[in-house]
Amino acid sequence: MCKMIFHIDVNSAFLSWEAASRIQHGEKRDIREIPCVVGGDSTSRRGIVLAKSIPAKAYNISTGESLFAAKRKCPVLEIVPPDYDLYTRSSKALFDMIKTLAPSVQVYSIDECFADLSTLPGIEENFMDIAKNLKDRIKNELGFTVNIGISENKLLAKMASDFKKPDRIHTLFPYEIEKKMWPLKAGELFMAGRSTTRKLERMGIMTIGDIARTDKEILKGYFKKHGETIWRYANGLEDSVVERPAEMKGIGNSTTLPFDVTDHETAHKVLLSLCEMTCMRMRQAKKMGRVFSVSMKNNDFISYSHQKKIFHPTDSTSEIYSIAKELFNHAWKGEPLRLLGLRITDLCPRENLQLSFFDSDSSEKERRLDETVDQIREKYGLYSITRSAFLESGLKPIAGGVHSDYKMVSGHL
DNA sequence: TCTGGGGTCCTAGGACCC
DNA sequence: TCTGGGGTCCTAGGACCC
Repeated sequence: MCKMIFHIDVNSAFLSWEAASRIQHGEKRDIREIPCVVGGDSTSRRGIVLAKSIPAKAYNISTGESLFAAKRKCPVLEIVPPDYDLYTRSSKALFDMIKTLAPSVQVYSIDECFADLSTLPGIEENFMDIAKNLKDRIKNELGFTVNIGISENKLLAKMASDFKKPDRIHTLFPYEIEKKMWPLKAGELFMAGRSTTRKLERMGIMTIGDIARTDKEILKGYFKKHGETIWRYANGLEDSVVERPAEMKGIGNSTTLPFDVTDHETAHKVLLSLCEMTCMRMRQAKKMGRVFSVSMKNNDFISYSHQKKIFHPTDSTSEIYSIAKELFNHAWKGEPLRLLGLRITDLCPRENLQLSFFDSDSSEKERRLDETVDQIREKYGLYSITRSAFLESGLKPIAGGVHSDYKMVSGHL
């Protein structure tokens, strides 16, 4: 019994959603049709391309590059700021629609999902019509276009949706691999990133077909487990199930600062602002954690981190803040920093909360304080209650970027 | 490169235990 | 001390995804 898997991918998601929303609000011009990117704020050192229109792509502008470089390639380039709330709403509308049609849907990222349609009656004959109907319904009702990739497994469906864009349906069944996938450059393969591609090139392996035809043991020798993964993917071999993603393994936030941090006091404030965000998210998720990691990035873009495991799990802002300070003080080499991050792992459900011997009145008080602050922020907005230490500091009292409900990608299918 | 922010997984080395 | 071998845990860093 053959599977029928769709991979649905929004074309230039952030930019398309921005365009659809503007048109809905009466704007005549369509930013998808001019050289335009969604990008961060350059003055606060977040200036990179997050999404690009097709005319922008024609200028050789790529996602992730600096707005400065993009602007140099195309002086008339328009830059619009991101609106993550809009993207979260657009994403939800899309997945809600897909879920009415497909028996099983796996949300893979804010703008991508897999759908297993194998159990739909007559799917073997009708999959093209079903895909076309879905694609057009999204376009007509939601106002943006998607690519749909179709195959027997998730890997091939995903590779297929990446073929020519926008507003297209592509198949990549096993019999088509040789013709449609093997001629592509090695780096186009899912999970063959920059580092892998560089090493492959040195081995004379240039295309996905080259990977497929290389002895699996040779790749395993060079790349360990990852070597087997790319060999299997290059041969179209993949059999994971379309399902709900697993539980979150960690919660964290990081922030690139508008100016370099050069002293402990400022660094501690930043850590506090990150604790506020991360701990609030922990409590919203009803999780507590035991492993805490502070990461730093300096002006040479060198990153490093320090972590520590504690005995009893916690979600307390003040407790985690003091751990974060300690980790930072231990790890910081003293050079100017452009980024600080905090991440909490080894999570457990909050229900498991055990009042340990060490629990005191003060920790109970802190719990109630956290709860109260959370409630106020929920009701009156994130910044309705903030710490006075941040006044005139030039720092945001609560730091950490995109606050989205969606489970992000895990790198594996 | 005037280079974000959210994730997961894998590996390697050292500590520790039996 | 002419010093085994395997398992597990912890930490740091790197690779990958969008």
